[in-house]
Amino acid sequence: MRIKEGNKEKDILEAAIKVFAEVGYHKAKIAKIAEVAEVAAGSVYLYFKDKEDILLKIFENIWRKLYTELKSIKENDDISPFEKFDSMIDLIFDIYIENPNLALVFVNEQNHIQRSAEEYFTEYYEKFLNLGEEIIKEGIQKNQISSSVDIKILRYFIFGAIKTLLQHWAVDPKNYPLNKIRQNIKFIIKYGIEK
Amino acid sequence: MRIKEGNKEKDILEAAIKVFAEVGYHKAKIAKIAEVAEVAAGSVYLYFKDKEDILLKIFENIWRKLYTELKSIKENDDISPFEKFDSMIDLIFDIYIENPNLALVFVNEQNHIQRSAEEYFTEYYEKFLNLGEEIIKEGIQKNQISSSVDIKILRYFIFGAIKTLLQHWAVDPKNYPLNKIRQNIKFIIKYGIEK
DNA sequence: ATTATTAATGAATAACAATTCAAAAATAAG
DNA sequence: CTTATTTTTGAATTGTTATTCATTAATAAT
Repeated sequence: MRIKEGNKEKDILEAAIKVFAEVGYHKAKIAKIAEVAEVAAGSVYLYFKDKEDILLKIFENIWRKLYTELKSIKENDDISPFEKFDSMIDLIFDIYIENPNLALVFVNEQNHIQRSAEEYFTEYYEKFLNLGEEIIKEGIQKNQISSSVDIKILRYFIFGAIKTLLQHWAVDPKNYPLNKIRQNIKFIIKYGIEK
Repeated sequence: MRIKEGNKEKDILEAAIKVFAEVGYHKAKIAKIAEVAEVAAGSVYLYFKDKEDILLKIFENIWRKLYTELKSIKENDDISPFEKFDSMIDLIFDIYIENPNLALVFVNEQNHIQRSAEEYFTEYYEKFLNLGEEIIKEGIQKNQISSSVDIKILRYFIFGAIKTLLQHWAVDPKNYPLNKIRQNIKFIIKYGIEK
């Protein structure tokens, strides 16, 4: 019996990240992904059901990772809710620093994937947001975070602000240095802009 | 000589807004748009260069309107920078209330259009953001807004937060009432979440 | 070495949907 | 009423690209 050599599935995923980041999901061609992955076009379909399945798997990996890491942050009893909150923001930025292409796919295609794969997609995404929510609740209980704000709204507020800023950073990295963005986000959310 | 009856261009634009809102730009079919507009598929091409041109015109209309209205807010000397800021947020929410479908297209397809039509698209969009920036600057000068925050970052921060929240409102309007979202956004940006 | 089993290939196919264009319809002018 | 001009139509075309599948290659088992 023959055994698969290498790891074509991984190769294809990585190639897809590169191609999706460059031209966007809709303009990305399977033929190009296969070329970058150094496999035949047909081989893509041995590992993925269809084009959308590739994107789905990419997102699943991201959100599973984010969820897992946020979970360990949350469970750390040595740091305050606000410190946890800061770590959460760092977590998202770390993806960018590690793999800018992955991050580009993350911010640019989230919309599309959420629309077309509603039921299945949401697992780790929802779990991640729920953890974020719990951290905020903890902060309210410990009297560190204002209780005037709706938690469900706050979680999307934060996520949306980050996502859009990262998108602009990707287009114009010089005008929007990542660390400056990160600092500003933390500041605004904590203190607001009123003097 | 024959004269065009009705206003087919407007009919097509409105039909497109409806169809794009329902199924998203990529899955929207010209045939469907034509059907909703009650014209033949071919007629679409008498008024628009291609499918993308329709989306482009929709966005142009939105941003021109936002820009025009923000301009008159900005030039009003009777209200404070913070009141102007509140009005700016109201402005964006008003689109939603007036025409939820238009708003859906606005938040869901902004990405796509910005990618593919870079040079031309940006006119009123940039102008709008620049006006917002000036309002913030005015607030800093009058010592009402903290100067610790980078203005360029702040403008996308606000826009991104609003965009994402509206997207979620669209999916689940009951859990995220528009007025509650609006209030929360204003609060967080002003005061932050620290107690 | 031979056979069996599974992996991989890539040219051919199939499906889809944007766009075109020859013909028809509507209106205006003479 | 006839002709000229412009608009509208929608079936046919075109282009694109995801996906399939018969064939080949690689490895393992005997």
